[in-house]
Amino acid sequence: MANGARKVSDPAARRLSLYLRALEAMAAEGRVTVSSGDLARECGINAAQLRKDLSAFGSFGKRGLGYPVAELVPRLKEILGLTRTWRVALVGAGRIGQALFEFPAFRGRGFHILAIVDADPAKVGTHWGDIEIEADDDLETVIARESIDLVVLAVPAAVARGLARRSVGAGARGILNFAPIRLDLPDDVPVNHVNMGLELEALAFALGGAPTDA
Amino acid sequence: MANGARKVSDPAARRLSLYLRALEAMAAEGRVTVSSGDLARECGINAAQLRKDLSAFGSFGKRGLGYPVAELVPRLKEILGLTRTWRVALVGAGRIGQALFEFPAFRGRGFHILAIVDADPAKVGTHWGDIEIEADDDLETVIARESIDLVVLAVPAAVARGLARRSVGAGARGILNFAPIRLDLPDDVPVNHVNMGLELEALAFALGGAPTDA
DNA sequence: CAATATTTGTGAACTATTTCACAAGCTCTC
DNA sequence: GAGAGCTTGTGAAATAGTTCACAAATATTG
Repeated sequence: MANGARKVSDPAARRLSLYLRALEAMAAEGRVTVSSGDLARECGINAAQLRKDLSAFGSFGKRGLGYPVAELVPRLKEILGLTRTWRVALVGAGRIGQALFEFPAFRGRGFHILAIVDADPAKVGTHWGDIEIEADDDLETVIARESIDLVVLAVPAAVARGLARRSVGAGARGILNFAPIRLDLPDDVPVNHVNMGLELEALAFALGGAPTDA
Repeated sequence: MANGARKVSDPAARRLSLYLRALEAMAAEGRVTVSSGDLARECGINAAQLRKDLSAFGSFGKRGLGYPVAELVPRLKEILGLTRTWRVALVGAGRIGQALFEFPAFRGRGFHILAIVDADPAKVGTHWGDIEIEADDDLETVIARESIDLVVLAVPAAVARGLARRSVGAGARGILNFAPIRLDLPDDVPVNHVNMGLELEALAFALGGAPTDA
């Protein structure tokens, strides 16, 4: 919501990431052009929708031929904001943070983890790669010092709200939240959720959780 | 989609998990009743929608009073299919699998991890808790032996599709997929995705990725 | 016990998103 | 270079999901 000129819906924005990934794979295989039909099939999406999603940002395809893979990749990156560097802080140095930290595509997309904080005194002072883990008491200092854009919040639900609020207060502009709780921050701070428990429960439900009637 | 008698949309099913979590927190604090307004506010959702979501499964509230917290919790668990045990296999013994494995709420919700497979020969034969990591060559055997319901797929995109297909062939009924790729399995196999990269990119986009015009 | 204040459950209105369907435009072949 | 064959971009239709608004039901108070 922070971007006033935004034209596309939230689900549409997510699909753009999907297209980008598929296109990158195609580019790696040396494919030159791709039709909306082929790309849509690859992404599990309706072709008309794909065309509509892309056309919200311009006219990238050629009729009769399709979309030029090599040109579309950087164009999508630009649209998604992946041509700049995003300064990221990890709040909570648990397994999830570690997984993200070690995930190579992360850096490749311009997301640079510049700071890590944790509540556990035993972790504070230790290093992940070049980065020293700092105390979460110092959260505000760390975020200001590193000019953090994005906070990855991977802490227990009980403390998530407080840390989120402090992060935003100190200058963080967006939050990726792994805690299974609503953060309710100001409306101009985008928050995206990753909730494995919820996805798993949704799966259980899909497999027959719902009784016929109550 | 496996459940024929299903009455609610996919987003609605996800919201049920949200309600459950909030209600459990309230129950823990000893709260007896809650109005749709209060619960909806806690979950960041419209009150009418909450009432509609619940009413799809029955009439749980009392007019003038609200919903009985202690009764609604087990009712929601039943609806979501959390009163039974789900037999889970972890395919890919990396950080993500580890995070799930150590997450206590996991077991508490009836999701029991009974097997772990990995492609790395160095990991095969080692133990996580009581469970010995097995070779992914033996995937079919493992799934059949343990009567696995759900597979948590946390492997590189390049091999995800193949392992998913094999899992389903061997009897898995649903998949929680962490790989950033569409699995395209038969329609009767529900697949839920957890894609941290995509969420992060959506966040970047929300913060100003989109240019005003193409 | 009657009057007032709440709160649910739900049809109807509204909004958002997806899909259809086709004219317009490009490529390729002969 | 003209015709055949694709494929895009997009208005219109269809579908899905959300919110409104209010009658019906219950609790509470004096």
